[in-house]
Amino acid sequence: MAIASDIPQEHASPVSDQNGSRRDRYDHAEIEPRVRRLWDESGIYAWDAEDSDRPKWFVQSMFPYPSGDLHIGHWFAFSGGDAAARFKRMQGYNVLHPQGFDAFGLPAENAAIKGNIHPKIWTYGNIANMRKQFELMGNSYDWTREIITCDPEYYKWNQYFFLKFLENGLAYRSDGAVNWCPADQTTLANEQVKDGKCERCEAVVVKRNMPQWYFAITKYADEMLDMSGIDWPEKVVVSQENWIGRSEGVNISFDISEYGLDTKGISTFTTRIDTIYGVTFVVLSPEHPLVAELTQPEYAAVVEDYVAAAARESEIERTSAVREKTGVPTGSYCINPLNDERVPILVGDYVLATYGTGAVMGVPAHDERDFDFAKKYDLPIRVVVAPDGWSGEELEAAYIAPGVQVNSNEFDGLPSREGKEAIAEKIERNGWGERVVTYHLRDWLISRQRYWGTPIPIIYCDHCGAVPVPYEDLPVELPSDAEFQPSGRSPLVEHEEFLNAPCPKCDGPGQRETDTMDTFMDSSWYHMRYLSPGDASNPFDGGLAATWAPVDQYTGGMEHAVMHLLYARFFNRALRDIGLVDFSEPYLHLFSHGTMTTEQGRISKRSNPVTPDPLVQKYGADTLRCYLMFLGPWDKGGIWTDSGINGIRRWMHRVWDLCTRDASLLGGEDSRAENALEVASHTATKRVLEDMAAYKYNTAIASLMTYANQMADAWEDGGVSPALWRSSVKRLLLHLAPLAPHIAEELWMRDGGEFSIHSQLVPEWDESKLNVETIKIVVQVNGRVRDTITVPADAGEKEIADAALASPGAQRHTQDKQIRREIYVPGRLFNIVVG
RNA sequence: GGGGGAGUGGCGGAAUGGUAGACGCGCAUGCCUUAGGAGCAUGUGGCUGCGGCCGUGCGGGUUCGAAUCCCGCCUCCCCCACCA
Repeated sequence: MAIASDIPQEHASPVSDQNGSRRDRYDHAEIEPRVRRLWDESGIYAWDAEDSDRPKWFVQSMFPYPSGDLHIGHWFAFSGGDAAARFKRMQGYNVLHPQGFDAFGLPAENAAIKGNIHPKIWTYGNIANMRKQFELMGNSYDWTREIITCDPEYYKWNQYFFLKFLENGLAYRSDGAVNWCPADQTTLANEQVKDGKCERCEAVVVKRNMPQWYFAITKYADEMLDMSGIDWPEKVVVSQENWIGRSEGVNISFDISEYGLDTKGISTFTTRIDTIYGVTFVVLSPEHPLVAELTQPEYAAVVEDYVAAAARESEIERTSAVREKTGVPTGSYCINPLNDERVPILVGDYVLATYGTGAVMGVPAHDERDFDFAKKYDLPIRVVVAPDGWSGEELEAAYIAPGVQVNSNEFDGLPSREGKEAIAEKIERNGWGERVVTYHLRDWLISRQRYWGTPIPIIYCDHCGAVPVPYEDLPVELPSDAEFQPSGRSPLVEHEEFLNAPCPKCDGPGQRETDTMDTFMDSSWYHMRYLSPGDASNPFDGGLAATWAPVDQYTGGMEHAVMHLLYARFFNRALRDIGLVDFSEPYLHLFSHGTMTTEQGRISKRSNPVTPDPLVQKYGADTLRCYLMFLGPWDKGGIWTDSGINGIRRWMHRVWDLCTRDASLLGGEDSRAENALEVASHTATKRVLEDMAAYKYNTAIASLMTYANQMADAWEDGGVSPALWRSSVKRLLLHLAPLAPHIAEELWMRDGGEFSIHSQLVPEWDESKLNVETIKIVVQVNGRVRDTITVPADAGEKEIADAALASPGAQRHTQDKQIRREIYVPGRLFNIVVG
């Protein structure tokens, strides 16, 4: 195909070198766009779903939010992702490597409010800009499969899945306390509250009561704890386990029948039922439904004030662990069924309404929080699990560890571990409670009171209630002429035309649901849509899904360790149970790359833009890509600085120089020089292949630099044949191709290689070619390096021992001493132990 | 409080029981140049009596040999956290 004759002559600036040949200088600005045009025109990155000769590989980088510009963090993420995809392609896989835009979300609306530009226009403008910037990177995406989640053709299927979930009991509407972000004027899922603040805007989140739509993610809590079928980083696995937060315990009921209420008692959850005999009080959360009924008249004023104050407090104040615990008595008592003791009931805001039963049994001797609380309010502290060597003295702090049951009636003397079982057993036998499993994970709240998202396809009818929009009426399109100033209600409420719709059941007057869906809905299944992005009748092609899903390799940042990755795992299970897919996990292998930051912190469009464009202009995309990958291990990230980028640029020039030399100038065929270059070649291949497979791009590049240096030495030496030189050039380029795709392609074609280098297979390495003719052996005396010797590669141990012992360095340190031991590590070192 | 990760030259980082500092940045010297914030070459952990000695956060241990394994500390980063 394209060869050197295609190169415009005006860009070819001949320079002469010390060998007298005339060659062109490396000019990234001319090469990169031209090479990309060749890729585009030939369509080499288009996915061929039909090709089943090659094994399939579905590889995907988390798609970006179209914030306006690709910043250096995007380059860091996508360079590595593209290198992985290109490498797999060159290993002979049929690769699907798509890209798209996660296009719904608040920034578009905020821009609209501020700049008086419609979110849609803002978003699509950004996408157009970012697509251009993406082009500069030269990634091997199949853009024909691009997905934009704010397209009605895409979000139609969000609505479709919502309706399916509803039919299958996986979606429901429920009233209750929800997280409310006062700045963004919308509710948030639990996962989107960090440190009591809105994950997006960092406003302090408050609680509100309102009816909202939920997905039943907790149904899969236990199943999602099993991550044995997927190869994910330990860090992410642990984060998910912690977030799901399974704990086994007992729900036990404390009797309050003396108050004649219509309830069985106060149910409390504990993981430490072995401490039940140490209960000296019970604490209700301020939101607990029994608070009002149990408060005795003389305590009412204080309790009401306390509850009201707690409601005013933000989540961040409520959940601060360092805060002093407070509470007020209700004047009521309840009875511990195990020992019939009557203990006071208090209200305390350290008890969370949303975890367990919203009430806890207070065991100050064996729980730090209860201990603090008891100390403050002078409540009795009774030890029921004795520490080792305890002889009845008062505790200085809560004793949390296991011990021996004391003050526990018939359980006295049992190790607390066994006591736990025995007591639970007794409780269940008597019907006082039961063993339960509790999770930290809450159901996924998906309603948002914002405009720029997928409308929830529900119509409320006075007669029929919440009625699903019929499938044939999808998509429920977002009206383009809504007023989107945030008001705490969805902007769609004001849009009469959207709002009013006949009930699908009775045709009576109805009103549409005006909330939109959490945008994590969009990213929960987008990978499936890549398979058939234009499909108008199905969310994805079942046949393609059967052969191509799940995603083989997924890369993205750690910030999605719980949110996106947990939702996607839930979503896939939901799809499975609806019968749309037959596998459980959406992403088989996951690699979490690190984060590029500046000294000021996270790089983002708003706070800290580092624009790659000028760097690309000056150095070229290949140089920037390699520089980012060379900075350090990909999973570590780091602080951005361009201080070393020149080194990579110099290297690119060096590679250019090496690969454009006239091999026919090489005459000699010295076996020593030939052997050295051959060993260097196979060593380089071994290292690069191993590093690329493990995403160790920094050391892969280092190995390629070493190889280039060795090639330069070989040229200098002059003792290699033209044939070996040319195969070395090819090898270097083939290894470079996934990392610096443009220059590799250009040099490959100039060398007469067939277009495209990216359709070639990576070179192999041969273990037998890793052996040099002579090897260097380190000579140690008592483990200290004293000399090195050079011996033939096939030298025997005896020969090496003699040479080592005779070496000057060894001589100096062994004379007059007794040799006690000799240790030979084949091919590496010889250690002489003297005494 | 729980979990995860890290500590190595002036800097980014290599090395997972076998020559510590690969590779690169920076720096130094030289060459080339009208010039150079360009390019090329060479050198570059510290100390040194040129034999060596010291050196991977600190203190011990195992080993012929430890950045690497074990025990005890210190520091930093990230995630989760009044989860009963």
